[in-house]
Amino acid sequence: MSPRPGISERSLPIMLLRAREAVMQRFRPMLKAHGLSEQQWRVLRVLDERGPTAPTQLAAECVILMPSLTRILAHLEAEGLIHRQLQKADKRRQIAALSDRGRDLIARISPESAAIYAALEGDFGADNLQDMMAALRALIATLNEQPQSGQ
Amino acid sequence: MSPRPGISERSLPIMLLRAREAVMQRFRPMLKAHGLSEQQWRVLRVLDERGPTAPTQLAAECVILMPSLTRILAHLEAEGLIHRQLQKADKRRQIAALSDRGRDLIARISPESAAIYAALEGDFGADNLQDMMAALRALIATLNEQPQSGQ
DNA sequence: TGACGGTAGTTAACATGTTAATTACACATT
DNA sequence: AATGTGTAATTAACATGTTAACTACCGTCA
Repeated sequence: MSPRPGISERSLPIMLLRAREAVMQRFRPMLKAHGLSEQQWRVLRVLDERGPTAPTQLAAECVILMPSLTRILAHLEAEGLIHRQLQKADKRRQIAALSDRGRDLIARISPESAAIYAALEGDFGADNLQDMMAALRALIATLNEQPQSGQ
Repeated sequence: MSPRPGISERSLPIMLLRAREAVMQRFRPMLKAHGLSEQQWRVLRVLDERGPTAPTQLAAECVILMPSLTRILAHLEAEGLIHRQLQKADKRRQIAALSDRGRDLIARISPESAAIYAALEGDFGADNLQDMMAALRALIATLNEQPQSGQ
């Protein structure tokens, strides 16, 4: 009989955190080599994929809260990786977009990132990975549809 | 044909983060009501389950880095929820343990936590939850066994 | 015993997470 | 135009994440 696992192995939030840590360990050396934080990388990738984007939408896509995003965008802008423009129609809004330097950086990083992800997929199994992604989507959908069951 | 999902839905690390956020949303109101952060709660639960524990082991179980744990333990000690003792045999080491107040707090929180977790299990499905936990364990095991495949 | 390498925990410095408050603006109503 | 309501983004204040440097200590071996 194996002993009962500890809380950190029975708790879904902690297991999700552990899994994320395990995955990110493979990406951190690459990010560090390019001088990017995990969050900065997320922002740049979304900007690369979606084109010019408003901060509010970036925050939702990147799972970053607005106050953090404000600082991250200021940092990226100071580094010359993005630029921002205020909307003429609605002066509250702004649009962030990659600069040429930002695009170059993404172009250099993307192949490395893809290679790491492919290696991960190879190690874990493509089917297992797809199953896990589907399960995560289902979990998120369940929780978003029934926000506070039993409360 | 549905459009190709964005990066934030194709990336395993982001999906793990999203899932964790979705789950934690259900626990945050309860934690806030008791004045605990998510991390403080993790530390207290592990101390409750394992008894007096060294910080290094706490850090591993709670998935908290040592510098963060140092501050968290100092905070919990200042709040009177734990106390610490230096080892006589090896003066580098210390042992953290719940105080009576800490035990009382855990005793009050545990039923609420269990109820939220049970509701979550009911909404997502006990089988689905077990499958996901198993998949997460498998992913973590894979990544820990093959730390840097292809590098 | 004394230099050496390794370990537990802390400190420092900066980035991000988190909640609340605040600013600046848009829009609708009066 | 004046008011109220709501929204996008920022700021503030504090906790935590993250890496590097540092302190104090252990054990070993010359």
